[in-house]
Amino acid sequence: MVSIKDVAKLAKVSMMTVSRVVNETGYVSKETRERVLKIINETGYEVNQTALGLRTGTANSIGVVISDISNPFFPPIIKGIDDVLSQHNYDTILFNTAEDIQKELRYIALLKSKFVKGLLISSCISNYQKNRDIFNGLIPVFFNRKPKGIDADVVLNDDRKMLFISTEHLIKLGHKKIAFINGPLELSTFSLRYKGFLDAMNQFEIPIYEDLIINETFSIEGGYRGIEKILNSAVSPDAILLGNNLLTRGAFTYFKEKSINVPEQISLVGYG
Amino acid sequence: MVSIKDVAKLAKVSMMTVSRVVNETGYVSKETRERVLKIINETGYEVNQTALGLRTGTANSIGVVISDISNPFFPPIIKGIDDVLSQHNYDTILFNTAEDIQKELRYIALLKSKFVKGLLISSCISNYQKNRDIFNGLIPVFFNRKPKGIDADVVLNDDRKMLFISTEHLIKLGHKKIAFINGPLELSTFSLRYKGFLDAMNQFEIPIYEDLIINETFSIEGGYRGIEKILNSAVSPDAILLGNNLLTRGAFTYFKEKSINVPEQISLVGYG
DNA sequence: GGTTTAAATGTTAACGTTACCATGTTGGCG
DNA sequence: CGCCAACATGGTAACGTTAACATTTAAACC
Repeated sequence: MVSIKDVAKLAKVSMMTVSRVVNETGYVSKETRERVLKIINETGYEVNQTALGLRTGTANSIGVVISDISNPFFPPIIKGIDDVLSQHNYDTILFNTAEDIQKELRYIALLKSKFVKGLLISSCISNYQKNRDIFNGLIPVFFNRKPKGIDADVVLNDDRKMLFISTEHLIKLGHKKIAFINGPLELSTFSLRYKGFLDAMNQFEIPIYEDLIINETFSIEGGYRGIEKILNSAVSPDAILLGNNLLTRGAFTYFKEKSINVPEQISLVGYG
Repeated sequence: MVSIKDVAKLAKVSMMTVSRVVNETGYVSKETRERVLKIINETGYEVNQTALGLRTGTANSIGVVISDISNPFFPPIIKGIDDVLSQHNYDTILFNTAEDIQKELRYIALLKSKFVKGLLISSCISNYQKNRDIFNGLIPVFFNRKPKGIDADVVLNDDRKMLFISTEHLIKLGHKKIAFINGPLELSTFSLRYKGFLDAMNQFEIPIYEDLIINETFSIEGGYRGIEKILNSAVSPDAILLGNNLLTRGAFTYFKEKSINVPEQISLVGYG
């Protein structure tokens, strides 16, 4: 790997002069600049970003940490982030935790080694109390999910309102026995969705059946299992709410497998 | 940010001793180790990966560069890569070029600064002739697409064969006027798919209509436009092949919009 | 013609880490 | 008791870069 030192030697100038040429700062005579550029071209020299990061303490990149790349919810978001950052000449460095807390902590540590300027994160850690100072200098912005125990900027959907509206919709269609298959309440998204659901049910004075409230892993399999549980319960629902896109897909998988027609045989609202 | 120097000062030892404790190498007495670990815990010290990378010249990460995060083709692949690398204790650092050649080159340069050990890339550059030595020490493995002008390991689908089979399938169903909406032939994937299509058509001696072969941008919009072109052409096809998943989605968008039923009114095979 | 000023280049140190070599300090053995 | 090994710790330099300060050269002014 050719370094600035090599270029300097070949061009018979100091490393600083090469640095000035590369960064277009300070004074460099036309002849020197051309000579240096020629060598740079010949050798294929490029600044070492690691060394640069170490020296200057900053980078032109933003870290993006998401919890599940295979969830179709994320790609459009990533694309949006990437588009905006590109416009501002920032690079996006992406990490997938696959809902693994250890991985998330490791990635944060990796990113903290000052090779990114900031961090966008959809965290799978529901409470940062214990790891409060892990960010230590790196500024996180949480999106999608808001963990407890840490004070930071967040970008969120209004999950509560959205589930209120969804529930209201089913109620206004005349449904009385509404089931809700949701994810684990530790995650802010699911707990807010649950609140929205409860708000609507209470406001319109619709009875809530314990058997029809299921908390499952938020995956296709979880959705499948959730539907199974509900249909095997004592109460049979006339409508089903699903707390996220994967749960919804799981439900559809189930109905397709059992040849149950949606919406003819059952009403279904999927959120996400 | 607390550095090894700070820890050393607080623990009243040299930086080397701290380094030895952290890396569990060499000799450190029990008391010293405990004292150092205590300070590390109190201060929340963590090794700076940038400095480590600079010093040791290697990292425990693999760079993955993909061409379009919003293409649903990629997320499962990324997940697979990530799973395997995780098992081997490697980190996956992901970059999205959004089919932008400049971005691809920049990301490669960024990764080359030795903070990754290797590179998996689905390149949007069809010919690396000009940029042949950009990798310079970093070992790329190309997947999905195989660029020309560079000698490297590749992981590919057998696109030719797959399109042969798809075409054969349509032919055996009795279709005679088969349209093919494909992406740009500069990309290896699309050119191989085209070859597979031609092979099947020729082998079964089915006439090829120029008007029914469309090369479009490989996007939903491209698929939509492609269908439009075909249906407005002189020849009306009885089956349509689509060269990638996005083109297929564009076709479905069109048919849905115009209330054309698939497969009742037209046969369709989408690849990808 | 001497002095200020701008332009051009160089030197040194530091970012945080570890490899390499050096220096103590034990204690066991002949 | 002296010597050698094992253990314990420290000093220095280097990875590639640039900020901050220094120095040299050339032009410009009164």
